[in-house]
Amino acid sequence: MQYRAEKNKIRLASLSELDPVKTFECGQCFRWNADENGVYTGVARGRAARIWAEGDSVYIDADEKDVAEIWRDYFDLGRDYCAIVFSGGEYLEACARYGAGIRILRQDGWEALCSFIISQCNNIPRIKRIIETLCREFGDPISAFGETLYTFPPAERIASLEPDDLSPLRCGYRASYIIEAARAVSTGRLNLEVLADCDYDTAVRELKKLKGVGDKVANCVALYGLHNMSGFPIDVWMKRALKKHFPEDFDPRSLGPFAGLAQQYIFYYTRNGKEGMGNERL
DNA sequence: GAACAGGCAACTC
DNA sequence: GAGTTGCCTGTT
Repeated sequence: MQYRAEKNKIRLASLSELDPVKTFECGQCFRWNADENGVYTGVARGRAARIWAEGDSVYIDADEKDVAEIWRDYFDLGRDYCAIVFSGGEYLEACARYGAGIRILRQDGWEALCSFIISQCNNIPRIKRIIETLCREFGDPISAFGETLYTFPPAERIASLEPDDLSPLRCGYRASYIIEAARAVSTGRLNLEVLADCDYDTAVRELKKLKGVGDKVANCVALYGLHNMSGFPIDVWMKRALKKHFPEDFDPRSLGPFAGLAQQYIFYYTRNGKEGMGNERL
């Protein structure tokens, strides 16, 4: 085990409000990794933290000031997810029960954009590998918990590169998409801060102007990177679930302004619930 | 070696 | 506008 100074063990939430396993393993993020004790280490907004559950509580080990100023917001703890209920039938209710404790993280827009461009036609272990290499090669090192972690490199830094510079990532044809996206963000041609305040249609339309960003990636970025809760990414798993449990002409909008949370519940249930058992690797 | 993957774009009809 | 194909790389 790594050295572990128990200097900051701060209660963050109850397990029913924030379930670390569900939240980190539901496909929305790629940079939180659990050790053998179920303690997750991650870096976001240039800071490192550890998160774990103990009984009914969830604790965080991080700078105390960061907990108040960064992490509470990152985990979207200002919103009562239990108060968001969907009228979408029994199946959706089962998904919501199963996924209780999932939170939609307030991730950085550029990080989400870059990560989900990488995710296309790719599996999670490889996506994680590519992103970690990207951070190690181009991010800034930070010391935390006795190890060296890396921040996600800013768009400006990636914008100055050429596709060949990304060859250590071995991300193939996605390299040019990443750089193109970085340039759009760093020049302001794509303003993610502005987009975060735009309606869903505008956000998706603008994101899709980028090469390598289609419907799926745009919806992931809207939901996970812009925290637009109307975002409703549909991948092969969602397609399968929708086909089986919803009418042919199902429109995510019918689920209301928090359709994205419903999507997350459905996805997690179909991937990890009894329907998805035995299909660990897609 | 061939087929395929948590997708997209470019091309076809 | 629906359907097909190439794309990098890694895995099966």
